[in-house]
Parts: sequence; C-alpha cells; structure tokens
Amino acid sequence: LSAGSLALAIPNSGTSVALGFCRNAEIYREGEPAGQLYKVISGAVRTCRVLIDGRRQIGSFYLQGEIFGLEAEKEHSFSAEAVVDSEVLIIKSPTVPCERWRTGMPSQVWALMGHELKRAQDHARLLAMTARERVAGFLLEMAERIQSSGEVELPMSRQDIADYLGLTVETVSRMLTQLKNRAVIAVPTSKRIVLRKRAALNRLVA
Amino acid sequence: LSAGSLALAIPNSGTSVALGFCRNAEIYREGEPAGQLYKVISGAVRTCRVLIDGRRQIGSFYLQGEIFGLEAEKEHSFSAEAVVDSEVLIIKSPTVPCERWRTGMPSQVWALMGHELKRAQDHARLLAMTARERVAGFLLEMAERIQSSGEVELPMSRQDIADYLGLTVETVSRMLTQLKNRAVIAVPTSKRIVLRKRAALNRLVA
DNA sequence: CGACGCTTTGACAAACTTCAATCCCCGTGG
DNA sequence: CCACGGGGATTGAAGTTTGTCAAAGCGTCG
Repeated sequence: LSAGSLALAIPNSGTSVALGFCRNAEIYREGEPAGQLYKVISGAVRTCRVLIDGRRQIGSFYLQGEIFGLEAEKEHSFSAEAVVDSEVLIIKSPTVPCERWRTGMPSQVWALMGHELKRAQDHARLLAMTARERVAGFLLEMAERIQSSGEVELPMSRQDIADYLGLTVETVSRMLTQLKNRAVIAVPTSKRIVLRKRAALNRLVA
Repeated sequence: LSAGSLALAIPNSGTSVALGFCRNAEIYREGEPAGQLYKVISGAVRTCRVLIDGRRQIGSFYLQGEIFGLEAEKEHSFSAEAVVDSEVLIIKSPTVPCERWRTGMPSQVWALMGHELKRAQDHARLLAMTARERVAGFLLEMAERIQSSGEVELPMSRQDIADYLGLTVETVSRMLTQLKNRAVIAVPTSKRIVLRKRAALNRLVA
C-alpha cells in the first residue's frame, strides 16, 4: 500500500542505476521524454514548473523510499529537482508506461498511478483552503508520510513549502508562528516541527 | 486520446444501462464502494465533497461523452451529482479496476486514469493562481472540452464554478464582469460566454 | 569575526470574502 | 397579457486575509 513497497518488485524487471544529485540539481526537465521511474534512496525530490512570470509551482515532494517520474503522457509534465543532496535509483524498466500502454500494465505501476492521482487530488483539496489550513494540512501530510509519531524533519525550505501551497514565504512563516503561539506545534529548529496537538491540526483540515 | 473515444470499447466488455438523473440528483456518494464506470450521454455531472463546516469542493465536471467514476481506491473519494437533468450510461464492466487490479489493465482504462491524473494536476495548477486567472483558466478549460470555437454554454451555476475554483460566488461574478468590461469575453446570457480575446485569456493562465 | 542565505517580523497595500441590497430572468397564475 | 414571486446573478460597502516591500534576526561556514 505504501509507495515504498512498490519498489521491491519493479527494479527486477529491468536494469537500474543509482545516481547522486546535489541540492537543487535537476534530475529531469519538463518536456523531456518520460519513460523511466525514479526511487528516492536518500534525500528528497520536488517536481515543479515555473510560469512565464517567474512564479514557481511545486507539484509534489518525494521522500525517502518514494517513487516518482511516472507520467500520464509521453513527456514529463514537471521538472524534478533534488531538494537536498540525494541519491536516486533510476529504474530503466521495460514495463514502463509509454512503451507498453497498449499491452497491459503490471499491478504495481497501476497502483503507483493511483497514488499519483490521490496525491494530486489531495493537493487540489489543500489549495482550495485558507492559508492556515494549507499549512496545517501540509504538516499532517508530511507527518503521515514519514510515519512520524509527532515530529517532522522537513527537508525543504519555506520557499519550497510556499510554492507547494500557493502562498508566499512570509505567509507560510506567519502561519507557522500562529500555530506555534497557539501551542499546536513547536519549532525547535526551523526545519524541525513537533506536532503538539494533532487533533487541532486535523480539525483545521477536516 | 479524447475521453469520448474511450467509451466505444469499454461497454462491449460488460453490460451497461442508461439511467436518467434530474438536476442535483446523486449518482453515487463519497465512501460507497466503487467498481463501475459512468458515461455522460447528455447533460453534465460534477464530483464533489462537503467539508464539516459546510464548504463544498468540486473535484471535476464531466460533460457530454466524458467518463467518470474511475477511482484509485476501492471506494469513491467524491460524490457524483447531476448538474442539470442528465442521462448517464452505467458501465458494469468486468474489466473495472478493483476487480482486476492484479491481473493487468486494458489500455483504455489506463488512458482514462491518465486523464484523471492530468485533470487533477491541472486543477491544482488553477487553484494556485489568483481569482482572475482561475476564472480565465476555467473558461478556457470548458471551451477546450466542448471543442468550441469561441463560445461556451456553461451548464453549471456560479456557485458550482466557485466551489470548483475555491472562490466565492461573488468573486467569480466580479471576475467575469471584469473580463467583460475589458472586452475579453461577452456574456449574452449568464450561462453563455463568448470568448472574444482568447489570447488575453491564455496570457492570464500561462 | 564577518558574510551570506534563509527565516521571521512589521507596516502597508492589494486581493478576496462577507453581508446586504438590488437586479434579472423565467415560469406561474390572475 | 401582465403582475407576481423565486432563484440565481450582480453590485456595493466594509471587513479580513494575504501579498509586498523593507528591515531585522539567526545560523552556518569560511
């Protein structure tokens, strides 16, 4: 069920290579032909695009163990970049989408597609809320993915979070401060967030 | 490639029934077990969920010829309702997801899943923009789906549009008025929109 | 120590929502 | 045929939220 479990089977059906990317390095670019899958071995990855006027949108974050790079179309619809220094396993699998759309799909890839769909829907749900709710939802999302019992280590910058949530850095910062002042979270260091009252967070995004 | 073309093949692999739903009637409810596909014969359908505080979110609209009801999970993550009096073809296909996740998937269903993913991603993209841009993007999206040369007949109310765009009815109305005053669109009747300067609209969402 | 990058805070401007009133379209009944 | 009524759509004024711009704080690394 978790994205991590998918990875076990897929690499065996093709060849795969591990590569290192340092912070902000580009893994692939929007518009390039798709056809491989990527697994985060360590670090974190973001998928993003920049609009003509310079605004940047982040489609999703991928943490350790998660798989990215699966596309609905033949070309990448986002660029992928390392959020911090990262190791990425590149899965050159003959079972990857574009090559075999017409011949049936292994169940893992189908499940992965389902994950991506759910991710995008949840993202849209977040973006329809207020700033406070978006930030709360983001923290819960990260906590759930890390399987964390109340503490999250965020690999990404405030700017990354802002671009993911469709807000400005300042607003993200202010909302975190608000939640901190209400004792809903604690922020020992800027990238480490302690979820003090998960119920209050859940209430915000319900 | 268009959702419409998918429908030709799928019904043949199972049984199907056409049903009529009048305006606002529920076709299925969030949380119910999924496992069928639905095709809009006439009218229009919206998928939505309501939050605890009463706010409503619309996931997507489905117009004539489009297929909905495909889910990433075993239960419907949205409710589906008729936007206006509609006819819907219910496709009870043995090839539908939940039943055969593990045995491979026909290419049409894969393509459909890809469409849903793209839809959700585009929706998220819209929701990250300003009100003016969201409304412009919405109009372009509808025009593209109808294959219209510059004129759109919107089946849904302003409230529906607002809930889709994460705005209030008033803001949607004001943005339409703005676009009208700038001669970017014309609004002969409240549900009929003429796209006068498509370039200006495209510039807004670029 | 000092410089640089990221984060936070403050003050103000712009965008969006809220609440209330009015308008408009359309169907219904007199 | 026209008056009436009702739901949706628009508009206005005021309030709240979020963005913008500028400055200050904090941490890290040379």
